Amino acid sequence: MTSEEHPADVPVTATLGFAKHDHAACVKQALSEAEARCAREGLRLTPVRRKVLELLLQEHRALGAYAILDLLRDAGFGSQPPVAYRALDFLSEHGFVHKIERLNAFVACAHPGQSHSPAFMICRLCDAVAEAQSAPAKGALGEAARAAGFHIEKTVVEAEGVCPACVDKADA
Amino acid sequence: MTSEEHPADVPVTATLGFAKHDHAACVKQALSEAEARCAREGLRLTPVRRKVLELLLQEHRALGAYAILDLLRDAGFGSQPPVAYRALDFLSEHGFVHKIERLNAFVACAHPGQSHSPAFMICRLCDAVAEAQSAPAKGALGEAARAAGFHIEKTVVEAEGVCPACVDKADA
DNA sequence: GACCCCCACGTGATTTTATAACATTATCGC
DNA sequence: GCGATAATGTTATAAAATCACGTGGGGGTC
Repeated sequence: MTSEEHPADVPVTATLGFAKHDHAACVKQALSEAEARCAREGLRLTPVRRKVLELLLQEHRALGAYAILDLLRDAGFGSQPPVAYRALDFLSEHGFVHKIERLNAFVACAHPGQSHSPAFMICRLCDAVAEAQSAPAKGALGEAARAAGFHIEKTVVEAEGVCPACVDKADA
Repeated sequence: MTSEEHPADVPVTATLGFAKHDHAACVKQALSEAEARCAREGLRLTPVRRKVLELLLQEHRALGAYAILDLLRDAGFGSQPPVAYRALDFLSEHGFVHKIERLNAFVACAHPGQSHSPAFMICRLCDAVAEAQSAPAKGALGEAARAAGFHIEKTVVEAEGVCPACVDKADA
C-alpha cells in the first residue's frame, strides 16, 4: 500500500456517492468493520483478500480484475489472474464488494453489513459508480416473477447515465 | 408486469418466456415485424443481421456471440467475431435484441416495438431467460438518482433465480 | 509435538469474450 | 454511372475469466 502510484489522471478522493467526504477515514473504518465482521463470523480475511478490499476502498471506483491484479503485484502479491479472482470471489460472496456486470469491474460495497440488493449508478463519462439501495423484487419485476412462477434469488440493477459532476461539465 | 397489449392470439404468458406457445408462428411474426419496422424507419436489415435475429428468435434463449458465430458459419456467413458482434450491435442498438450482461449473451427482444426498459429473469439451472417490463427509474433507484443528481439514461435489470420448470424438477 | 487435512495461495496454460485495424464489396443519393 | 457512405470479410490482438496442479500455512486430533 506504500505504493501510491495510480496514474494521476483520477483523483483518489473523487467519486463514489458522488459526494466529497473524508476518504481516508472511511477506508479505515470500512476495513475495521470488515475485520470485525470476519472475526465474528469465522471468515478468513487473509492478506490478499484484505489488500484487495483495501485497494477497492481506496480507489473508490470500479476496478477491473486486471487493474487490481497490477496493484496486487505492486504490493508484492502473486500476479496471476486467479489470485485476484479468488479474492474477489470471496469478497463478493460475503458482500464486501460488488461486481458491476456492465463494466466487468468491481467496487467496494458502500453499505457493508446491511443486507441489501444493491443498485448502481454508473456515469458513462467518468465511470464513477455510486451504490444505492433497491428493492427490485418488490416492484414490477417482482410482480412479473410471481406471475411467472419464477423464484428470484439475486438481482443486478445498474443504471447508466451521467453523474452530477459530468452534467455540470456538460452544461458549462 | 402484465403485458397489456399483445396480438390476441398470443397468450401473455408466452412473452414471459417460461410458457409454451406456438413458436414457429412467433418467430415468423417477429421477423415480419422487424422487417416492417426497418422498412418504415430506413434501417437496413441485411442478410447477416436478419439471420442473427432469426437465430435468436428460433433458439428462444440467450446465446453467446460465439455460439451465434458458429450458427452463422453453418449458414454460410462469415465466421470471424466481428461479423457476429456487428450484427448484434445493430440489433441491440435498435432494440431487436438485448444483451444479458450477467451471461455475456444475447436474446431476441420479447416486446419489440414497445418502448421499454427490459428486465430479465435468468434461471441459473437451465439458463432460460424471460423478459419482463420494468420501470426501475420510477422506484427507489429513481429516487436515489434524483436525490444524487444523477441522470439515468438506460438501466440493466437482471434477476437470477430458478424458473418454474426447474423449481418443479427440484421439488420432484 | 507429530500428524493430518483443509483451505488458501502461487503459477502456468488455456478458454472465452470482445475489439482494432484495414481491405473489399454492396447500397444509396444524385 | 459516380462518388459518398455503410456493411462485410479477414487478420490479428486485447481483455476477461477459468482450469489444473502443486505448495504451504493453520487448526484440529491424537
